[in-house]
Amino acid sequence: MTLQETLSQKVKEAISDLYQATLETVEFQATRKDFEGDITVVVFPMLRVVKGNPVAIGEAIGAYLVKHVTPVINFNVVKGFLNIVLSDGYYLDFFGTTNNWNTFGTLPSGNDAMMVEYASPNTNKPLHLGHVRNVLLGYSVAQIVKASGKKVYKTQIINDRGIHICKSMLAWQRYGGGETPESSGKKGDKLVGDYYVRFDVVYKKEVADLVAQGVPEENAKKEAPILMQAHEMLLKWEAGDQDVVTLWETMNGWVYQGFDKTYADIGVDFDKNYYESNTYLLGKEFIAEGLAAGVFVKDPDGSLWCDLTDEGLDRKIVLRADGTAVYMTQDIGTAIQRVKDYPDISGMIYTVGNEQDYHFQVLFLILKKLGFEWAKNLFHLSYGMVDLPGGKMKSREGTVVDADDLIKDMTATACSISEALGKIDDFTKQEKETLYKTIGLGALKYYILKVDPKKRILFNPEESVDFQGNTGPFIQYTYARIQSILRKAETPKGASNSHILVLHPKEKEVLKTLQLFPETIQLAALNYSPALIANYTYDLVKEFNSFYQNVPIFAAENPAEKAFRIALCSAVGAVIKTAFSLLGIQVPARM
RNA sequence: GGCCUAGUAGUUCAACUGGAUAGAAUAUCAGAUUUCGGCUCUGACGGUUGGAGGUUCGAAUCCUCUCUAGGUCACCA
Repeated sequence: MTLQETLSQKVKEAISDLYQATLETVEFQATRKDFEGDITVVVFPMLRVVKGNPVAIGEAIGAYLVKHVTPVINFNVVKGFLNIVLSDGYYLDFFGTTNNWNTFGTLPSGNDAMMVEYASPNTNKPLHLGHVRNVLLGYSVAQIVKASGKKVYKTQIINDRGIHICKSMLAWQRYGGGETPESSGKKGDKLVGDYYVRFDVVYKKEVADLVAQGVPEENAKKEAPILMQAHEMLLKWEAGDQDVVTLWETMNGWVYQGFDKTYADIGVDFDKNYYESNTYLLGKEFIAEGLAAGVFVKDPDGSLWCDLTDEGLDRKIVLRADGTAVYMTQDIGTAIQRVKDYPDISGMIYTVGNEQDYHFQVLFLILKKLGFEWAKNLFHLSYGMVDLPGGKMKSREGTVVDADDLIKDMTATACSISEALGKIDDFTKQEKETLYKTIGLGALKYYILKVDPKKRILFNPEESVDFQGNTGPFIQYTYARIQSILRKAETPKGASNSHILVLHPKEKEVLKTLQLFPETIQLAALNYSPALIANYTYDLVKEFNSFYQNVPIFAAENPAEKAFRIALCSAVGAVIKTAFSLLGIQVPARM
């Protein structure tokens, strides 16, 4: 039983003994810094069952707790807040009984499995800053959910078919002159993306020409010859035309090579990929079943709809009049396919931008109507857009922040800062490059993950990302400093004889923060929020730095204190490392 | 227009989901190393939580109205 559970029980007992009343729940909160105490019981809610002065009630409960709960040694009451003071022994006991700090706070994976989807790229252009937020969020949530005791499958859905990829294919056919990633040395996704842009340039020119010839703009946009050709190509693809399919496979292959490189650079991976070209057919099957079961209705023109007006939503199309699939069709198919492939999953998390909030609301509802038990455990991890100072990113207008460029820039910044400090002059070139990437990516990832997913991010490439204050590198620096202490400490002695110690207030604060780690992981998993982990880590590091600055370690008064403080450093280092791994961020031994 | 989301120090973010005097960072200013890494630490300055009502012991948080920004209401994905 945790201390909080014990306290909760004893407070209820106190209310029962002293006032002959029954209390349902006890409300706790961390004691504010300006008051003495370690944990606080809020008295106000009790006034519903106990009539009286909150201060007097607080005093009575406090006295009861001191008498009946060993770790409680003192208390004070301010207004309706009962601040409880815990003994040093309690914290030392917590520290001493934790035997593996490397796994502290995490639980082994159980049988309950979740699937986490992130990335979902189109195959016609490279990944950009928006994808970066998506990928970082999804990967981190997967790590957090896993650490909270669930089994996790990481996946992406690749939008590999449709008019967009035909545009790139057509432009490549016309203007590519046989260019390949090998022949030009270009990254595959960049190469394909260039032809997507090329298509748009030609298309715009054709539209302008038509308008100049007197064709109304709306018609011109539909009738531009190059666009009509792209549509033809799509029809050929759907008909299985050998040449088109071969070209499609080749160019998608280039893109995947490029994506793999970017994912590897960012440091994320997947257990399984899904492709829309494979799942839309399964979707159609279940649409047919749904029609038979009365979940869907057929319009006179042959299109199929789901009527959600009773739920306060609109009618939603699930199959076109010509029988071809829409977005919803294949998403239904993909979801069902996943559960077929991994029967142990009880739920799925979709990391997708908030412009698709409505789509997922409808998707989940339809899956419920189709009678899938797991449909109630689907969650749309919706996140805000990443905007630039000039507004939205638009790939065709060249205002996107490219993912590869971004990583390169962050690494370069980390390099110039590290060079200036000159603490790693003895590193090899290889070691330096690894370190710069660790720091650069650490800054970027922390910067993005520390904000609540729902909020939009304004990304200013000029000011870029901070390296000081509440940042990744600040935390990495603290970790490196801890490692330096541990190297100098030689044989790290255990904290076995720590019971004799009286804690320094700074030590107590650090221990208090350490103790919060397990519940922080659970809370973050429950809320799918890496930001909670980021903020926790920052708190821990701040407490540690304050301790480090104010309490001598090697110059401690006696060997037991010294051993304990070194052990405390080691524990904090281990927790920082674990916490950062949940954010997908690495920590350096030196920097 | 209907629906959804966000609005908190100059700026970037918090606030344990209704609790104490709304906290950090950054910027600005003032301090700290005979000590283990100064990318550190200790302070100061900075707020009508977009606005107006309401609910109650208590509101940044819940309700109503309103303003601002964005998203969404496709036989696009």
